[in-house]
Amino acid sequence: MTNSSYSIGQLSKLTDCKVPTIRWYEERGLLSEPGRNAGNQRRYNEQHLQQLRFIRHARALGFDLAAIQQLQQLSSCCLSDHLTADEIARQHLYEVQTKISQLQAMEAELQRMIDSCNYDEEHQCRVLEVLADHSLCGSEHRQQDQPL
Amino acid sequence: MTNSSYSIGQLSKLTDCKVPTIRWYEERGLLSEPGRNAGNQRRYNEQHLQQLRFIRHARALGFDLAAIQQLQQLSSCCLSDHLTADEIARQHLYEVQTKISQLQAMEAELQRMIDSCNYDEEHQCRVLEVLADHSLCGSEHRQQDQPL
DNA sequence: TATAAAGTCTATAGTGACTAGAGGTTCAAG
DNA sequence: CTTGAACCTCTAGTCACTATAGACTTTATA
Repeated sequence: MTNSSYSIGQLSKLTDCKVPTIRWYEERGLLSEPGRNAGNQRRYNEQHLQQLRFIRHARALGFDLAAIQQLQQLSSCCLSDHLTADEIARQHLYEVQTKISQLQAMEAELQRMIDSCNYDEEHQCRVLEVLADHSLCGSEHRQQDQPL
Repeated sequence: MTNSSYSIGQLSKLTDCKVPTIRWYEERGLLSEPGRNAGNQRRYNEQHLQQLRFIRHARALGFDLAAIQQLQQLSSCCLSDHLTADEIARQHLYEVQTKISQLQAMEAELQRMIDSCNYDEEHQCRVLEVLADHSLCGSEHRQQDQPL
């Protein structure tokens, strides 16, 4: 059944990807242009389905569209490039790990704020105070970083 | 020295916040409008500095601007509202924790991809294969979620 | 004091990765 | 044959900024 044909709506359901997003991937050159039927509607095949699954999986892992495009170019190429795919993955792993530790610092501080709110008998919530004064922080998060 | 006056550039350096970003916070109503000098340039005081530090700190903790605005309104208000500040922090903690576990799943899979690349003697990198086929995943990350 | 460099002003457009809407066409079911 | 869902293109909006253009002001040096 490799010659099955999907409408954009069917592809959308199969990949958990919204219809305008599919069209947008096509516009950006990530998803190859499908054929059209007599009424100018997109008709996709198995290859498109696999391509879109690749994109969604990579996006779910946090790769941005530029990285995905790189990976796609590698996958249609020679073996030696796979080292580069490895590098892209490594780079991304590093970013993910950085984000995790930043978020863990945030988690600790939020927990601390909430705890100091609850355990205070006079109901003086310190959430706002802590936010107002960075020096009250338990952790060392960098202020200029873009959040999350 | 509570009557010191800062230019936008000085405030920028003191808070690690770029100049256009400061103006943008003002436009959005997060930072109250400063006075102007004879030449129409913004002049900030200690209060503005504290306000901006509050914003940057909350941003660094991952609060979005709407949440920060809520927090600001609470901070200029009565005690009972502090319970709501607590709720906002709790809500945010929950989101942070969710993000952490998602990222940890990504981390595990990226590490697995990279490892299977390295330990393979024939240098057949599995990064691309794993991305192409979700069923090869070790972890259960949801595809429709927006990444990071 | 003159001038040049740095800083500031407003307004507008661009980023990434979509999402939503308008207004029209085509398809599938009854 | 009609109706309504799905599809088409195009445009604009989202968030939290960032960057640019072109004009004006302040500050530092000669």
